[in-house]
Amino acid sequence: MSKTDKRNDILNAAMTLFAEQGFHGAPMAQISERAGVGAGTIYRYFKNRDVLIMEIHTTLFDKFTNHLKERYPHGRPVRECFFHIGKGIIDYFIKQPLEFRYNEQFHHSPYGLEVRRNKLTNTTGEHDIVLELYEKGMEYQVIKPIPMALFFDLAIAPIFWAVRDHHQGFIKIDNALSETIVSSCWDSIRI
Amino acid sequence: MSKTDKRNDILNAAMTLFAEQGFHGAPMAQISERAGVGAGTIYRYFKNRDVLIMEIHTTLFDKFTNHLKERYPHGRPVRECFFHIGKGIIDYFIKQPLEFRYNEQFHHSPYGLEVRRNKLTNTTGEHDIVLELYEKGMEYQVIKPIPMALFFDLAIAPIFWAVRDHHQGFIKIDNALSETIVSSCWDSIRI
DNA sequence: TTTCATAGAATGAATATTCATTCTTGTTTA
DNA sequence: TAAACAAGAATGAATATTCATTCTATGAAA
Repeated sequence: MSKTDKRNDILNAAMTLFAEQGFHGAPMAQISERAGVGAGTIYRYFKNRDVLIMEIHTTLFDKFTNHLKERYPHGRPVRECFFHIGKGIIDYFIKQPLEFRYNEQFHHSPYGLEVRRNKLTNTTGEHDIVLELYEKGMEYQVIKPIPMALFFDLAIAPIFWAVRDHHQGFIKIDNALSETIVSSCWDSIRI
Repeated sequence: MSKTDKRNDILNAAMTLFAEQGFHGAPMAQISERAGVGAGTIYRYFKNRDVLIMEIHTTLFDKFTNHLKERYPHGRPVRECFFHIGKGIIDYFIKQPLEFRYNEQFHHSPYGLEVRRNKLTNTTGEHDIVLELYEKGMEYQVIKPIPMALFFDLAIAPIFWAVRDHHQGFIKIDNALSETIVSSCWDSIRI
Protein backbone atom coordinates (compact mmCIF):
# COMPACT_ATOMS: atom_id res chain seq x y z
CA MET A 1 0.00 0.00 0.00
CA SER A 2 1.44 3.36 -1.02
CA LYS A 3 1.95 6.28 1.25
CA THR A 4 -0.88 8.32 -0.21
CA ASP A 5 -3.24 5.38 0.10
CA LYS A 6 -2.76 5.27 3.82
CA ARG A 7 -3.15 8.98 4.12
CA ASN A 8 -6.40 8.75 2.17
CA ASP A 9 -7.68 5.92 4.30
CA ILE A 10 -7.19 8.07 7.35
CA LEU A 11 -8.90 11.06 5.75
CA ASN A 12 -11.88 8.96 4.71
CA ALA A 13 -12.25 7.17 8.00
CA ALA A 14 -12.04 10.41 9.92
CA MET A 15 -14.47 12.20 7.62
CA THR A 16 -17.02 9.42 7.94
CA LEU A 17 -16.76 9.17 11.70
CA PHE A 18 -16.82 12.92 12.25
CA ALA A 19 -19.87 13.15 10.01
CA GLU A 20 -21.70 10.33 11.73
CA GLN A 21 -20.81 11.05 15.32
CA GLY A 22 -19.58 14.60 15.49
CA PHE A 23 -16.10 15.81 16.30
CA HIS A 24 -16.48 14.82 19.90
CA GLY A 25 -17.87 11.39 19.26
CA ALA A 26 -14.93 10.14 17.24
CA PRO A 27 -11.73 9.53 19.20
CA MET A 28 -8.45 9.02 17.41
CA ALA A 29 -8.38 5.36 18.39
CA GLN A 30 -11.63 4.76 16.56
CA ILE A 31 -10.39 6.62 13.51
CA SER A 32 -7.22 4.59 13.37
CA GLU A 33 -9.17 1.37 13.77
CA ARG A 34 -11.55 2.24 10.97
CA ALA A 35 -8.70 3.34 8.73
CA GLY A 36 -6.94 0.06 9.42
CA VAL A 37 -3.78 1.71 10.75
CA GLY A 38 -2.14 2.06 14.11
CA ALA A 39 -3.03 4.98 16.33
CA GLY A 40 0.43 6.43 16.06
CA THR A 41 0.42 6.27 12.29
CA ILE A 42 -2.10 9.07 12.07
CA TYR A 43 0.53 11.36 13.55
CA ARG A 44 2.95 10.53 10.79
CA TYR A 45 0.56 12.16 8.30
CA PHE A 46 -1.11 14.84 10.41
CA LYS A 47 0.55 16.89 13.11
CA ASN A 48 -2.46 16.58 15.39
CA ARG A 49 -6.23 16.26 15.53
CA ASP A 50 -6.94 19.89 14.59
CA VAL A 51 -4.78 19.67 11.51
CA LEU A 52 -6.61 16.53 10.47
CA ILE A 53 -9.96 18.26 10.85
CA MET A 54 -8.82 21.26 8.81
CA GLU A 55 -7.26 19.05 6.17
CA ILE A 56 -10.51 17.17 5.66
CA HIS A 57 -12.29 20.45 5.22
CA THR A 58 -9.99 21.84 2.57
CA THR A 59 -10.02 18.53 0.70
CA LEU A 60 -13.81 18.42 0.65
CA PHE A 61 -14.10 22.09 -0.16
CA ASP A 62 -11.86 21.80 -3.19
CA LYS A 63 -13.82 18.83 -4.45
CA PHE A 64 -17.08 20.71 -3.95
CA THR A 65 -16.06 23.94 -5.64
CA ASN A 66 -14.64 22.01 -8.57
CA HIS A 67 -18.03 20.40 -8.97
CA LEU A 68 -19.74 23.80 -8.95
CA LYS A 69 -17.35 25.16 -11.51
CA GLU A 70 -18.07 22.36 -13.96
CA ARG A 71 -20.09 23.70 -16.87
CA TYR A 72 -20.41 27.03 -15.10
CA PRO A 73 -22.24 29.38 -17.49
CA HIS A 74 -19.65 32.16 -17.49
CA GLY A 75 -20.88 35.34 -19.09
CA ARG A 76 -24.53 34.35 -18.95
CA PRO A 77 -27.12 36.36 -16.98
CA VAL A 78 -26.90 36.54 -13.20
CA ARG A 79 -30.13 34.62 -12.78
CA GLU A 80 -28.85 31.72 -14.84
CA CYS A 81 -25.58 31.61 -12.93
CA PHE A 82 -27.45 31.65 -9.66
CA PHE A 83 -29.57 28.70 -10.70
CA HIS A 84 -26.49 26.79 -11.73
CA ILE A 85 -24.95 27.32 -8.32
CA GLY A 86 -28.11 26.71 -6.32
CA LYS A 87 -29.03 23.50 -8.08
CA GLY A 88 -25.40 22.45 -8.10
CA ILE A 89 -25.23 22.72 -4.32
CA ILE A 90 -28.38 20.69 -3.92
CA ASP A 91 -27.33 18.00 -6.39
CA TYR A 92 -23.94 17.62 -4.86
CA PHE A 93 -24.98 17.38 -1.25
CA ILE A 94 -27.99 15.19 -1.90
CA LYS A 95 -25.57 12.69 -3.38
CA GLN A 96 -23.00 13.13 -0.62
CA PRO A 97 -24.74 12.86 2.74
CA LEU A 98 -21.54 12.28 4.67
CA GLU A 99 -19.76 15.23 3.16
CA PHE A 100 -22.80 17.33 3.92
CA ARG A 101 -22.85 16.31 7.53
CA TYR A 102 -19.14 16.88 7.87
CA ASN A 103 -19.63 20.32 6.48
CA GLU A 104 -22.41 21.11 8.93
CA GLN A 105 -20.31 19.94 11.85
CA PHE A 106 -17.39 21.95 10.65
CA HIS A 107 -19.20 25.21 10.07
CA HIS A 108 -20.79 25.15 13.46
CA SER A 109 -17.52 24.74 15.23
CA PRO A 110 -14.80 27.24 16.08
CA TYR A 111 -12.86 26.08 13.01
CA GLY A 112 -15.76 27.08 10.78
CA LEU A 113 -16.04 30.61 12.07
CA GLU A 114 -12.38 31.20 11.33
CA VAL A 115 -12.79 30.03 7.75
CA ARG A 116 -15.89 32.11 7.13
CA ARG A 117 -14.21 35.15 8.58
CA ASN A 118 -11.32 34.83 6.17
CA LYS A 119 -13.69 34.27 3.30
CA LEU A 120 -15.76 37.38 3.93
CA THR A 121 -12.94 39.74 4.77
CA ASN A 122 -10.27 38.64 2.28
CA THR A 123 -11.80 39.99 -0.88
CA THR A 124 -8.43 39.57 -2.48
CA GLY A 125 -7.15 36.11 -3.21
CA GLU A 126 -9.44 33.21 -4.01
CA HIS A 127 -11.70 33.61 -6.99
CA ASP A 128 -15.10 32.79 -5.51
CA ILE A 129 -17.96 32.37 -7.96
CA VAL A 130 -20.64 33.34 -5.45
CA LEU A 131 -18.77 36.52 -4.63
CA GLU A 132 -18.45 37.26 -8.32
CA LEU A 133 -22.18 36.71 -8.70
CA TYR A 134 -22.90 39.21 -5.96
CA GLU A 135 -20.76 41.86 -7.54
CA LYS A 136 -22.24 41.32 -10.97
CA GLY A 137 -25.76 41.39 -9.54
CA MET A 138 -25.02 44.70 -7.87
CA GLU A 139 -23.45 46.16 -10.97
CA TYR A 140 -26.38 45.35 -13.23
CA GLN A 141 -28.90 46.06 -10.46
CA VAL A 142 -30.69 42.75 -10.83
CA ILE A 143 -30.44 41.90 -7.13
CA LYS A 144 -31.43 43.99 -4.13
CA PRO A 145 -28.86 46.43 -2.75
CA ILE A 146 -27.90 44.52 0.38
CA PRO A 147 -24.64 43.71 2.13
CA MET A 148 -22.69 40.78 0.78
CA ALA A 149 -23.07 38.66 3.90
CA LEU A 150 -26.83 39.10 3.77
CA PHE A 151 -26.81 38.11 0.13
CA PHE A 152 -25.20 34.82 1.16
CA ASP A 153 -27.75 34.35 3.91
CA LEU A 154 -30.78 34.85 1.71
CA ALA A 155 -29.41 32.96 -1.25
CA ILE A 156 -27.80 30.01 0.47
CA ALA A 157 -29.29 29.43 3.94
CA PRO A 158 -32.60 27.88 2.81
CA ILE A 159 -30.75 25.61 0.42
CA PHE A 160 -28.62 24.14 3.16
CA TRP A 161 -31.52 23.85 5.55
CA ALA A 162 -33.56 22.11 2.88
CA VAL A 163 -30.80 19.61 2.13
CA ARG A 164 -30.53 18.89 5.82
CA ASP A 165 -34.29 18.30 5.96
CA HIS A 166 -33.97 15.97 3.01
CA HIS A 167 -31.32 13.87 4.74
CA GLN A 168 -33.32 13.83 7.93
CA GLY A 169 -36.38 12.63 6.10
CA PHE A 170 -38.58 15.69 6.56
CA ILE A 171 -38.84 16.38 2.84
CA LYS A 172 -37.86 14.57 -0.33
CA ILE A 173 -36.02 16.77 -2.79
CA ASP A 174 -36.55 15.66 -6.39
CA ASN A 175 -35.80 17.72 -9.48
CA ALA A 176 -39.03 19.67 -9.27
CA LEU A 177 -38.60 20.58 -5.63
CA SER A 178 -34.99 21.50 -6.22
CA GLU A 179 -36.17 23.96 -8.86
CA THR A 180 -38.76 25.35 -6.44
CA ILE A 181 -36.19 25.87 -3.73
CA VAL A 182 -33.66 27.69 -5.88
CA SER A 183 -36.37 29.69 -7.54
CA SER A 184 -37.70 30.78 -4.14
CA CYS A 185 -34.24 31.84 -3.04
CA TRP A 186 -33.93 33.81 -6.22
CA ASP A 187 -37.23 35.53 -5.46
CA SER A 188 -35.80 36.68 -2.17
CA ILE A 189 -32.76 38.41 -3.65
CA ARG A 190 -33.88 39.61 -7.06
CA ILE A 191 -35.16 43.11 -7.49
CA MET B 1 -30.71 32.12 49.38
CA SER B 2 -33.77 30.18 48.32
CA LYS B 3 -33.71 26.87 46.54
CA THR B 4 -34.86 28.30 43.21
CA ASP B 5 -32.18 31.00 43.38
CA LYS B 6 -29.44 28.43 43.41
CA ARG B 7 -31.07 26.47 40.63
CA ASN B 8 -31.30 29.63 38.59
CA ASP B 9 -27.70 30.54 39.26
CA ILE B 10 -26.67 27.19 37.86
CA LEU B 11 -28.90 27.55 34.80
CA ASN B 12 -27.53 31.00 34.07
CA ALA B 13 -23.91 30.11 34.61
CA ALA B 14 -24.22 27.03 32.43
CA MET B 15 -26.08 28.87 29.70
CA THR B 16 -23.47 31.59 29.56
CA LEU B 17 -20.53 29.21 29.52
CA PHE B 18 -22.08 26.89 26.96
CA ALA B 19 -22.87 29.87 24.77
CA GLU B 20 -19.39 31.34 25.06
CA GLN B 21 -17.33 28.19 24.88
CA GLY B 22 -19.55 25.48 23.44
CA PHE B 23 -20.82 22.38 25.18
CA HIS B 24 -17.40 20.83 25.17
CA GLY B 25 -15.53 23.85 26.38
CA ALA B 26 -17.38 24.16 29.65
CA PRO B 27 -16.64 21.49 32.24
CA MET B 28 -18.94 21.05 35.21
CA ALA B 29 -16.27 22.36 37.53
CA GLN B 30 -16.22 25.67 35.68
CA ILE B 31 -20.00 25.88 35.74
CA SER B 32 -20.14 25.28 39.46
CA GLU B 33 -17.45 27.84 40.06
CA ARG B 34 -19.25 30.49 38.03
CA ALA B 35 -22.56 29.70 39.69
CA GLY B 36 -20.89 30.03 43.07
CA VAL B 37 -21.84 26.55 44.23
CA GLY B 38 -20.04 23.33 44.90
CA ALA B 39 -19.49 20.89 42.09
CA GLY B 40 -21.79 18.34 43.65
CA THR B 41 -24.59 20.82 44.14
CA ILE B 42 -25.37 20.84 40.44
CA TYR B 43 -26.34 17.20 40.76
CA ARG B 44 -28.87 18.01 43.43
CA TYR B 45 -30.82 20.03 40.88
CA PHE B 46 -30.03 18.21 37.64
CA LYS B 47 -29.60 14.48 37.25
CA ASN B 48 -26.63 14.90 34.95
CA ARG B 49 -25.02 17.09 32.31
CA ASP B 50 -27.44 16.13 29.55
CA VAL B 51 -30.46 16.97 31.65
CA LEU B 52 -28.95 20.35 32.45
CA ILE B 53 -28.42 21.06 28.75
CA MET B 54 -31.99 20.08 27.89
CA GLU B 55 -33.40 22.06 30.79
CA ILE B 56 -31.65 25.23 29.64
CA HIS B 57 -33.13 24.76 26.21
CA THR B 58 -36.73 24.40 27.34
CA THR B 59 -36.36 27.36 29.67
CA LEU B 60 -35.01 29.59 26.90
CA PHE B 61 -37.51 28.29 24.39
CA ASP B 62 -40.46 29.12 26.60
CA LYS B 63 -39.12 32.60 27.19
CA PHE B 64 -38.63 33.11 23.48
CA THR B 65 -42.04 31.89 22.34
CA ASN B 66 -43.71 34.00 24.99
CA HIS B 67 -41.95 37.00 23.54
CA LEU B 68 -43.19 36.16 20.04
CA LYS B 69 -46.74 35.74 21.27
CA GLU B 70 -46.80 39.19 22.80
CA ARG B 71 -49.04 41.48 20.77
CA TYR B 72 -49.39 38.77 18.15
CA PRO B 73 -51.86 40.07 15.52
CA HIS B 74 -54.30 37.19 15.68
CA GLY B 75 -56.82 37.20 12.88
CA ARG B 76 -54.88 39.66 10.74
CA PRO B 77 -53.57 38.76 7.25
CA VAL B 78 -50.89 36.11 6.88
CA ARG B 79 -48.37 38.65 5.65
CA GLU B 80 -48.79 40.81 8.72
CA CYS B 81 -48.46 37.82 11.03
CA PHE B 82 -45.33 36.74 9.23
CA PHE B 83 -43.74 40.15 9.64
CA HIS B 84 -44.56 40.11 13.33
CA ILE B 85 -42.81 36.79 13.77
CA GLY B 86 -39.85 37.57 11.55
CA LYS B 87 -39.09 40.91 13.12
CA GLY B 88 -39.83 39.47 16.53
CA ILE B 89 -37.17 36.81 16.07
CA ILE B 90 -34.62 39.38 14.95
CA ASP B 91 -35.39 41.82 17.77
CA TYR B 92 -35.23 39.15 20.40
CA PHE B 93 -31.99 37.55 19.36
CA ILE B 94 -30.22 40.78 18.58
CA LYS B 95 -30.86 41.75 22.19
CA GLN B 96 -29.90 38.33 23.55
CA PRO B 97 -26.59 37.29 22.02
CA LEU B 98 -25.92 34.62 24.61
CA GLU B 99 -29.29 32.99 24.21
CA PHE B 100 -28.79 33.07 20.48
CA ARG B 101 -25.46 31.36 20.69
CA TYR B 102 -26.79 28.78 23.09
CA ASN B 103 -29.56 28.08 20.64
CA GLU B 104 -27.14 27.64 17.77
CA GLN B 105 -25.00 25.26 19.77
CA PHE B 106 -28.02 23.31 20.82
CA HIS B 107 -29.60 22.93 17.42
CA HIS B 108 -26.41 21.70 15.86
CA SER B 109 -25.96 18.98 18.41
CA PRO B 110 -27.61 15.59 18.74
CA TYR B 111 -30.00 17.08 21.30
CA GLY B 112 -31.27 19.54 18.73
CA LEU B 113 -32.16 16.99 16.09
CA GLU B 114 -34.31 15.14 18.57
CA VAL B 115 -36.23 18.27 19.44
CA ARG B 116 -36.80 19.27 15.85
CA ARG B 117 -37.97 15.79 14.97
CA ASN B 118 -40.62 15.93 17.67
CA LYS B 119 -41.68 19.37 16.59
CA LEU B 120 -42.22 18.47 12.94
CA THR B 121 -43.87 15.11 13.51
CA ASN B 122 -46.07 15.92 16.51
CA THR B 123 -48.69 18.02 14.80
CA THR B 124 -50.87 17.48 17.84
CA GLY B 125 -49.96 19.11 21.11
CA GLU B 126 -48.22 22.45 21.28
CA HIS B 127 -49.93 25.33 19.56
CA ASP B 128 -47.18 26.64 17.34
CA ILE B 129 -47.79 30.02 15.72
CA VAL B 130 -45.49 29.34 12.78
CA LEU B 131 -47.29 26.11 12.05
CA GLU B 132 -50.60 27.95 12.25
CA LEU B 133 -49.26 30.52 9.83
CA TYR B 134 -48.29 27.82 7.36
CA GLU B 135 -51.72 26.25 7.44
CA LYS B 136 -53.47 29.55 7.06
CA GLY B 137 -51.21 30.54 4.20
CA MET B 138 -52.01 27.28 2.43
CA GLU B 139 -55.71 27.65 3.03
CA TYR B 140 -55.92 31.17 1.59
CA GLN B 141 -53.34 30.39 -1.08
CA VAL B 142 -51.16 33.37 -0.27
CA ILE B 143 -47.99 31.29 0.06
CA LYS B 144 -46.50 28.79 -2.35
CA PRO B 145 -47.70 25.20 -2.15
CA ILE B 146 -44.63 23.67 -0.53
CA PRO B 147 -44.02 21.16 2.27
CA MET B 148 -44.13 22.53 5.76
CA ALA B 149 -40.47 21.86 6.51
CA LEU B 150 -39.46 23.76 3.40
CA PHE B 151 -41.70 26.64 4.45
CA PHE B 152 -39.69 26.83 7.67
CA ASP B 153 -36.45 26.70 5.74
CA LEU B 154 -37.29 29.54 3.38
CA ALA B 155 -38.99 31.68 5.96
CA ILE B 156 -36.63 31.27 8.89
CA ALA B 157 -33.18 30.15 7.77
CA PRO B 158 -31.99 33.50 6.38
CA ILE B 159 -33.22 35.26 9.51
CA PHE B 160 -31.09 33.11 11.76
CA TRP B 161 -28.09 33.32 9.49
CA ALA B 162 -28.43 37.08 9.37
CA VAL B 163 -28.61 37.38 13.14
CA ARG B 164 -25.51 35.24 13.39
CA ASP B 165 -23.75 37.53 10.92
CA HIS B 166 -24.82 40.49 12.99
CA HIS B 167 -23.30 39.05 16.15
CA GLN B 168 -20.14 38.10 14.30
CA GLY B 169 -19.80 41.61 12.96
CA PHE B 170 -20.34 40.89 9.29
CA ILE B 171 -23.45 43.06 9.05
CA LYS B 172 -25.20 45.53 11.32
CA ILE B 173 -28.92 44.93 11.58
CA ASP B 174 -30.84 48.12 12.29
CA ASN B 175 -34.58 48.61 11.86
CA ALA B 176 -34.34 49.22 8.15
CA LEU B 177 -32.22 46.15 7.48
CA SER B 178 -34.48 44.05 9.68
CA GLU B 179 -37.39 45.11 7.50
CA THR B 180 -35.41 44.23 4.37
CA ILE B 181 -34.55 40.78 5.67
CA VAL B 182 -38.08 39.83 6.67
CA SER B 183 -39.46 41.30 3.51
CA SER B 184 -37.01 39.26 1.43
CA CYS B 185 -38.01 36.10 3.22
CA TRP B 186 -41.60 36.93 2.53
CA ASP B 187 -40.79 37.34 -1.15
CA SER B 188 -39.45 33.81 -1.17
CA ILE B 189 -42.60 32.17 0.19
CA ARG B 190 -45.43 34.36 -1.07
CA ILE B 191 -47.24 33.48 -4.27
C1' DT C 1 -34.31 32.06 76.54
C1' DT C 2 -30.87 28.68 75.66
C1' DT C 3 -29.51 24.09 74.32
C1' DC C 4 -29.90 20.15 71.71
C1' DA C 5 -31.55 17.16 67.87
C1' DT C 6 -32.65 16.41 63.26
C1' DA C 7 -33.34 16.78 58.25
C1' DG C 8 -31.69 17.66 54.23
C1' DA C 9 -28.87 20.97 51.57
C1' DA C 10 -24.27 21.76 50.17
C1' DT C 11 -19.58 20.65 49.59
C1' DG C 12 -15.31 19.29 47.20
C1' DA C 13 -11.84 15.69 47.41
C1' DA C 14 -11.57 11.17 45.44
C1' DT C 15 -12.68 8.00 41.70
C1' DA C 16 -13.02 6.09 37.36
C1' DT C 17 -13.00 6.86 32.74
C1' DT C 18 -11.87 8.75 28.39
C1' DC C 19 -8.72 10.25 25.06
C1' DA C 20 -4.92 12.82 22.44
C1' DT C 21 -0.35 12.17 22.02
C1' DT C 22 4.20 9.92 22.67
C1' DC C 23 7.32 6.08 23.00
C1' DT C 24 9.16 1.62 22.20
C1' DT C 25 9.58 -2.06 19.48
C1' DG C 26 9.24 -4.54 15.37
C1' DT C 27 8.97 -4.54 10.11
C1' DT C 28 9.66 -3.16 5.52
C1' DT C 29 12.17 -0.89 1.99
C1' DA C 30 16.19 0.94 -0.39
C1' DT D 1 22.80 -2.73 6.84
C1' DA D 2 20.67 1.69 7.46
C1' DA D 3 16.67 4.39 7.23
C1' DA D 4 12.01 5.04 7.06
C1' DC D 5 7.58 3.31 8.39
C1' DA D 6 4.05 1.25 11.18
C1' DA D 7 1.92 -0.62 15.17
C1' DG D 8 -0.21 -0.36 19.48
C1' DA D 9 0.96 -0.18 24.39
C1' DA D 10 1.97 3.37 27.72
C1' DT D 11 1.38 7.98 29.45
C1' DG D 12 -0.61 11.80 31.54
C1' DA D 13 -3.98 15.29 31.41
C1' DA D 14 -8.81 16.34 31.58
C1' DT D 15 -13.30 15.66 33.31
C1' DA D 16 -18.10 13.81 34.75
C1' DT D 17 -19.87 11.89 38.64
C1' DT D 18 -20.01 10.08 43.40
C1' DC D 19 -20.21 10.10 48.28
C1' DA D 20 -18.61 10.71 53.02
C1' DT D 21 -18.70 14.63 55.52
C1' DT D 22 -19.90 19.38 56.98
C1' DC D 23 -23.04 23.03 57.42
C1' DT D 24 -27.58 25.37 58.21
C1' DA D 25 -32.14 26.08 59.56
C1' DT D 26 -35.93 24.74 62.21
C1' DG D 27 -38.19 23.53 66.20
C1' DA D 28 -38.59 20.77 70.45
C1' DA D 29 -36.98 20.28 75.22
C1' DA D 30 -35.05 22.17 79.36
